[in-house]
Amino acid sequence: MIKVLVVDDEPQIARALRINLAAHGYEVTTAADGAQALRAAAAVVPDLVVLDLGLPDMDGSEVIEGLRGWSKAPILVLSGRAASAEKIAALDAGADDYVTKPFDIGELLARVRAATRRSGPGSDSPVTAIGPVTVDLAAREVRKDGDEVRLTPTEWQLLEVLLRNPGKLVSQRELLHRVWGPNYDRETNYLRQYMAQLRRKLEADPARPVHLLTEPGMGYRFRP
Amino acid sequence: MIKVLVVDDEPQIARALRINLAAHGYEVTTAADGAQALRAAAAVVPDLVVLDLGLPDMDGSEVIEGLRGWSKAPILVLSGRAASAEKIAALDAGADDYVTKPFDIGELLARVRAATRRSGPGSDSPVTAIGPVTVDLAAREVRKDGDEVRLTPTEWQLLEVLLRNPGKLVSQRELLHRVWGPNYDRETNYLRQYMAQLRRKLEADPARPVHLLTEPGMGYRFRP
DNA sequence: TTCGGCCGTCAAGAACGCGTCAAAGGTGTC
DNA sequence: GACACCTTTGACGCGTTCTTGACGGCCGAA
Repeated sequence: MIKVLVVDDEPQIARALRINLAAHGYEVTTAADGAQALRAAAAVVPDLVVLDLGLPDMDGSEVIEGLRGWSKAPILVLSGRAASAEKIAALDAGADDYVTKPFDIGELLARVRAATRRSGPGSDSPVTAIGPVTVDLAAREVRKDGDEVRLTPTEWQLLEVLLRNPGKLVSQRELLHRVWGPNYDRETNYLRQYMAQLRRKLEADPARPVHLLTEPGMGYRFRP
Repeated sequence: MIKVLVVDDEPQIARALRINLAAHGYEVTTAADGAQALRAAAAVVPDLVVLDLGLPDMDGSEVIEGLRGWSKAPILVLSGRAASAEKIAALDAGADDYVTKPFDIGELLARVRAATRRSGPGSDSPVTAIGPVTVDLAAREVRKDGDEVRLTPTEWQLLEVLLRNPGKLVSQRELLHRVWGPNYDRETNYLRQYMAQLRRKLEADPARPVHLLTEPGMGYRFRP
């Protein structure tokens, strides 16, 4: 979870930011003045700081420099002042972005995304496990006992539809539409053909499938 | 010297940016449309891109995506449109900052400083090893058994996209988009041509590639 | 029990995609 | 203007994949 520190002395703005950020999956901490902000930053080690200038106790640049002393987390500055000199001062002090109030919350969230995208490029690959087989949909890679298994394009499409609906029954009609196109409704022989192929490549015992199941008369189901 | 690519179709703005950036010690390249921009980016490998939306030939997002395909250089978007939706779209497409025209040149320079500050110190020299070949993407240098290997610009772009997604399959569609532009969808003969060229230059046995693999009907994959 | 529907399997020809070679544009350099 | 280099295009052979048809087994319904 991405940790965000919100620093604002106006309770309603701080609250609005907290709610919006939390709703988008961020872990939010708030601080109402500069001293609190520096303490909180040291405690939670945020991945990003949203900092309102014009705090009661410190100058904005001081807070930025205090943070920059030990943290490289992006700092997104909020301010009521639109003067260029203010922006330049804040940016050169170490801020990464500067947004003037009133601001659009959607835009702010987009800027938060842009800032966190840079610092945390976590290249994760969601891997699905099917018994002794692992399927990496993003990388388009299948491994069975560590060895690479090659799937044809049609096999991939069919497998992908099933894997994206784990546990759910997918009707033959839907499978045909997704893989072959909307004009294919009754070519169930295609499904028989390719499901057999997939089971041969993925199931431990293709004759007795455990994960790629047939629901007679209805469709197919992937059981994790 | 920090290299900046300025993309703007209005000559006076491009000129003003060039002069101001050059005066502050940046090495400036300019481009007047999206296609030029992508070409120039491939040629000079900029450290930062200043991109005006509303180019004559391409949508701004397309240019951003085209750049993001292989470059992590910060993208600073200029635009006359102040609507939040525009900003959000650009930022989510991969832009790092969004400034609305008319803009203060001092502020723009501060934002440029902020953007380059981030990426500057963190830039490493990722050398990828492909069997007997080493590829330095940042320095644009390939060595095979110690000897330098020359790659054409197109070969570089193609290789770079693949190397930036190690182990992952990259669809031919995506390769075409990132190297030739969004209007290329079915020119798979280009890919065949250039993949063969790359294999001839990089693989020990070009007829039996070990690292630059073909996934028939889908795309290509770089295996480290 | 018999019948029809549905599924798994096998085996063909057709169609497609890839690697390769060759050559024609296009661009910048000397 | 000639040259070299890079990019774009076209065409061919070959292996793989897709499509199509047919057969037999299983199961529920008549």
